[in-house]
Amino acid sequence: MPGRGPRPESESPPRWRRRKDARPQEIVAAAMDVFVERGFAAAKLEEVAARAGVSKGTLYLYFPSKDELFKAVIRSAILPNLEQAETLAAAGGGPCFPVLERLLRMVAHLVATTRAAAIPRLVMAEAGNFPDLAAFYHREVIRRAFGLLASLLRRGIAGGEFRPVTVDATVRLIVAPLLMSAVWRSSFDGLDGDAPLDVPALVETHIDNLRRVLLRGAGEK
Amino acid sequence: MPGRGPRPESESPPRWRRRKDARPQEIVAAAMDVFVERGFAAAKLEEVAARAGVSKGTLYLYFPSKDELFKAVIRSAILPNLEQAETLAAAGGGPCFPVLERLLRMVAHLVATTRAAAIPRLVMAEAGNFPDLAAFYHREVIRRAFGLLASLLRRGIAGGEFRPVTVDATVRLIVAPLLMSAVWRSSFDGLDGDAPLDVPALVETHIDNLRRVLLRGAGEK
Amino acid sequence: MPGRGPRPESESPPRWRRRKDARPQEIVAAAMDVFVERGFAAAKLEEVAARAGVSKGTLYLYFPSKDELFKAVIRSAILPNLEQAETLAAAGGGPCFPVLERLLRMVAHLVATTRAAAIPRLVMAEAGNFPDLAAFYHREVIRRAFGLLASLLRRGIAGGEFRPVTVDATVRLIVAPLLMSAVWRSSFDGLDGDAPLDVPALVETHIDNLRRVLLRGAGEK
Amino acid sequence: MPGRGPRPESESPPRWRRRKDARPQEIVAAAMDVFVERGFAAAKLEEVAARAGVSKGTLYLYFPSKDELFKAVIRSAILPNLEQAETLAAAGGGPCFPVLERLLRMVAHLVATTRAAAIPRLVMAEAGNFPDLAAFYHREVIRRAFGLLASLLRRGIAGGEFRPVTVDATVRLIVAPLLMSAVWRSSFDGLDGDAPLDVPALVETHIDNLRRVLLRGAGEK
DNA sequence: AATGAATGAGACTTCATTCAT
DNA sequence: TATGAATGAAGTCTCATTCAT
Repeated sequence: MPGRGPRPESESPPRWRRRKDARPQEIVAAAMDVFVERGFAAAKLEEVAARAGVSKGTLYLYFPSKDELFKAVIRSAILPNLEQAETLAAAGGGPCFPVLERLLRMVAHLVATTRAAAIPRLVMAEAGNFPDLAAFYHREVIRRAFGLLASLLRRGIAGGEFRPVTVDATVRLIVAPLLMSAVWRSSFDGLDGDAPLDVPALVETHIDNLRRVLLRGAGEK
Repeated sequence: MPGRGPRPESESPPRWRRRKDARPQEIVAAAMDVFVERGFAAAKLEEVAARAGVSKGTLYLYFPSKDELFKAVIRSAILPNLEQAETLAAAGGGPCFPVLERLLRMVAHLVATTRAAAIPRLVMAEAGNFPDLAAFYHREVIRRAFGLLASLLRRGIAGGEFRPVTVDATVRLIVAPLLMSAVWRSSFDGLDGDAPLDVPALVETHIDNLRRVLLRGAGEK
Repeated sequence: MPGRGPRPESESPPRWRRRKDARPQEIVAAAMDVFVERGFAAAKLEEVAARAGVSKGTLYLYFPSKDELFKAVIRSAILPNLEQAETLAAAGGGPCFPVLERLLRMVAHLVATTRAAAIPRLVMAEAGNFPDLAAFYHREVIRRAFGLLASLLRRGIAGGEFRPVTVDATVRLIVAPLLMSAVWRSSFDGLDGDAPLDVPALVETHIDNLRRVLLRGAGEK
Repeated sequence: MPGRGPRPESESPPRWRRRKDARPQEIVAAAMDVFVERGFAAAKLEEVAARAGVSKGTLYLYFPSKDELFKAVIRSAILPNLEQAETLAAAGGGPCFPVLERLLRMVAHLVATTRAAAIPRLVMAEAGNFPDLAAFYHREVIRRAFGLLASLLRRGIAGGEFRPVTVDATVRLIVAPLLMSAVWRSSFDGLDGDAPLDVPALVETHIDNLRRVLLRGAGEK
């Protein structure tokens, strides 16, 4: 019994042991906050450590460098996105436009409520300094999201639901307002006493516009 | 003779001494390059000085700090924008949509061809670290540009040319694809063997869409 | 079975519990390897622990600090030397030169075959940082070895076997090639494609030379 | 003492520019002291800077890293050696043994009087951590010195002055006492109240011994 | 007796900024 | 006006050492 390792792990915590498996995630969460607030270069590991409630050295037990911690932050923000995308993609048959609507509202919600909305800005800002990370993000998030939308558009066009639009350009035009909103919120929002960006309203208008742009016979009435 | 380094040092001053007024602009130009390539924090004044053909110390004759140099770079990228905006605003009477078209194509050209297209990304990336700069940019560039578009929309609506759209949201939806293009070009473009972003094509599709969205009676035909 | 790691952990204790006395020696052995390979400062306790098959913390159950572990390593390399010395010293009466021969060949064998040959280099390298250790080594190893040789020389001289050489200097001249060989092997050996140092051959020549130098009437034939 | 720049250095020269070309050498000299006293790893650049009378950052104006500074120190100690070697080699015709004598006394003088005598110990101590440096030293110093001695021996043998000794082994046996002396002086000298190593006396005995070993017909009288 | 997660002092290194020339 | 050698604060990263389990 003596030489036993740590973590009985489950039974009644008499003292409340430190949940060690949670450590990396706690650190990533703290790092996300600091990176989002300061940007990569201006983020100090000292502050990350302080917010995670650990010492500076502890960071290096889990991440070999600031770069890798940064990448871990970005990656950790990707998983939810991917799952989100899967969920959306699963919404099978029927008309396409309602799927598009749900999709846009979902992303709008994410943009409006989560702090991970600042991730795209981080990635774009540091793309030049982390080409591999930019490539990773591009491949795993952007391309996938674009592909999803492109499929949806093509299905709608094939089924006669959508007008025969230029798929690639339209995908970008669909995404742009959401991306801009995400970036906006973490850059200019609340400046100068302006009202904060009303993402839901923006998206509803966007959806209305898309209805006119995409649907056959829409717009005339 | 113009872009030459420093110190003619000896021979008879050619009547007009080395245009000392050009110095700051040369420095700002060099700084813009470096900031755009590296981001604020990763930009080294050593490299700025080298590209400007001056010594590090000389930078401090014109700019009191790296921060101020950065701000000068951003501000210097604003002037052309403002003039651009004036020009556009001057396009007086007649139908509004063609004005909008010209405007979008003009910006698209800027985005596609100038390196200043990376400025918005810089500003957004450093907004958290330079709140006053973000505010300045927001006030002097964004608000002005948004105001311009809003006026145009209102005039079009009042004249019966445009449908009664939600002005604020529509302004953002008009701008978003251009902003996204600007950011995109300096972040992801050329990654993974993808074709580079075709900004003109994107803008033409955007204009087509806006025609359906904005113009009364458009779209049914 | 012996060199195994820790933690039999569960099955019936095989009568004699894991020879706990062996632990410190296993650690010292592992530490010797690492110190020899890396030098004191560059040696990491992490690696020592890994090679000893224990955890880092365990080291501190046996040695209060890295310094003390280092000293233990050096001391552990002294014991065999001392025993060696005793053995040599025990080789009593008769002519002295054959004793010297055996002695040199014995040391040469140690230098050529054991990794402890790197100890002198370690001690010399760290003498400045561990004055007490250097003093200890000097007192317990060097002085003793020198004394042994000095006695032998004096006996030989007294018995008319050796010429009346300067004892102190001759002792050093006897030792130097062996010491140099030990250091050489752990520093330059195998560099640049050179053949490795042939210690036995070197010692045989050394013995030949010493025969001419020490023995009365030697050399003329 | 306040925010002043760099050292006016002291008295009168009221303008007297900073001898900037001397800087690197001053730094190397200071670094040699610290490396010799502490060893590579335990040497602190802070202390090097302090002894050189410059700031820490200044070191990096001249040497890109601690490693490179170390290598520069070693290399700087090689030049004199090489020149020394050239001088020795230039000692042309005539009998060989006197040349050998002069050579040994010269090196003995270096060992006894200069602080660079500690360089071999440094190189040997760090050979494992700086293989390229060890190879460099081996190639540029050791091999050259060995070659010089080997030539001398061969010439002496060919001329009938020397007995037909094994050249390689003999070279090492000639060098060993000097190398050991150099190492000794920076490791054990003065320990325990012993008298410091009398290098000249040692070398004279060594020369006497070599006379018996090398010269034809020597020793019998 | 043993573990290994956690610590934090300390080292190297960078770079914006200064100032004598 | 211009230089560039020099500075030193600050940041990243390492690793000997500790301690709750």
